Amino acid sequence: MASPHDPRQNHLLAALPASDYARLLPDLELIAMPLGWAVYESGGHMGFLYFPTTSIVSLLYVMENGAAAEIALTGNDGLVGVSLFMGGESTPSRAVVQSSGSCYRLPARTLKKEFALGGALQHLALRYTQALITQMAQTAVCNRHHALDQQLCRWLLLSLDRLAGDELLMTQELIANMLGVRREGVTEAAGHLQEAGLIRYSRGHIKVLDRSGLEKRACECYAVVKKEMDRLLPYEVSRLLTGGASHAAH
Amino acid sequence: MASPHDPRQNHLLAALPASDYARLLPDLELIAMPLGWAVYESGGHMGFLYFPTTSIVSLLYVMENGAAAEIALTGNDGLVGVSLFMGGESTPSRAVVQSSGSCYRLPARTLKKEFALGGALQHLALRYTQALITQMAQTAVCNRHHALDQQLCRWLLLSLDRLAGDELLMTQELIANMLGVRREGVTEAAGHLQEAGLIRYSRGHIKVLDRSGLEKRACECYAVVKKEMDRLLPYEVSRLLTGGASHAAH
DNA sequence: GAAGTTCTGTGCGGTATCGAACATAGGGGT
DNA sequence: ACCCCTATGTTCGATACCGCACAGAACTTC
Repeated sequence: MASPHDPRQNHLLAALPASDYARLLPDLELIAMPLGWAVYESGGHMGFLYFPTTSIVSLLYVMENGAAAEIALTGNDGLVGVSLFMGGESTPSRAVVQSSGSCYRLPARTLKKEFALGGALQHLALRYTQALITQMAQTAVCNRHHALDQQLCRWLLLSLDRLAGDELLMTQELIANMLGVRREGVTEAAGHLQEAGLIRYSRGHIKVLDRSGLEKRACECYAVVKKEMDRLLPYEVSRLLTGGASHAAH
Repeated sequence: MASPHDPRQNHLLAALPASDYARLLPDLELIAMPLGWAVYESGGHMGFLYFPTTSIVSLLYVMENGAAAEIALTGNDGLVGVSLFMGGESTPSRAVVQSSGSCYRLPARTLKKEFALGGALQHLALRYTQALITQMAQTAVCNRHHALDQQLCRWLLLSLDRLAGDELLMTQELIANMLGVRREGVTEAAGHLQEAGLIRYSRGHIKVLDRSGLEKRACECYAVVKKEMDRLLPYEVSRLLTGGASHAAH
């Protein structure tokens, strides 16, 4: 798995051909992502493109009345700051660190220069953006049609996929904020999952006991997004080339 | 307003510099968009990129159980088929003609060649895609937090903006399908708006009587999306150059 | 103009989530 | 060991939407 701090822990960076990667490497800066840090604010200036490695970042919309909802989740499978290369420079959403860890970032200028070359980075970034679109669309539908229990399963799985291990640090309050529901609702839904023996919950520590049980209980949204993600960014291939880990998976 | 069939009725095409436009023109094909036609199906092959002029296209997600929800709306302000240039070739969503009219389309091959040049079309297409992302994100939040009455206002306004005139042809059944709610719910919400004197409803004909009243009643989502759209694609400029209509608006 | 079809209005009970208030409990700091 | 703060659990009525069933009304067809 190489060093604990390897930019190639990020799947997009890992998928770059050696020459493209070499061009970016000097400008890649390792930074720590503390829990709760706003990587960028709604409408704010964005100086960097972020490639999470061990951290997870939530994209969320905050409304005038303060209510919020998560629209997408990014971990080492993607990047944060899509609007930098899409041309808008900013978005009306916030990006918040949902699980602390580390991350590499690239100055906006370097990114734009590389993107303009029309090479592998452009290709990957756009494909990732499409995957992000899928995730957002599915979130919209899920918000409309699915029960909280199912949405919680989906969310736990999405987070789990972007973490090592089977435990997340996350209070019910925070989860509620992500899902755009009341905290009490999460308490209840989490209670159901605990009774069913799928998770164990304790003051901000969630241990997943039965992952496949969660998958069965989740709505289709999780599977759809995962499948589309794998279709658009079959990073496994490149990880094999770079001496990465598993072919296995599912 | 030029001819009734002018590709430049589409704002993106209108915003292209003359030389870029000239390159595309020979391959632009005018087609009719009949109500209900599926421009593309979920996961299906996409042979063309579509530039609506007088038609409106809904992007919607259909779920396993048949329930659906609209995630975005495109008219002469945009294009349909984002995944053609994002690299995915298909998406898990459907695109359906929601208001009949006409449209120009460009073969996928031409599009990709032009996109690869990195010129104005690439720039505009990506900016439009970001605007689409905003619309989708806002839809997700709106689904979660806002009452049906407000969502209906938002939807009417979004449609109105993409049509000439103040009347839409659309049954409550269809609107319900777009919004992902029951038809009876739409009946009730539309009743409220009618009582308030904002619209007049009659068997598939909706006449908007008080547009600014609708705007006041709509949730913030409409304004946010519109503002972001204008920020990203200030097409007015180019329409002025081509002899287009209003500077006015608001 | 009669019959049929489509669109709209309405009334029911059922359920999920909301909003608010309060009870308990784990865990860290001093 | 104590206190306090944060996290979790539980209750209540209120509300918005669902699913279903059916009535009426307006166009269409013949």
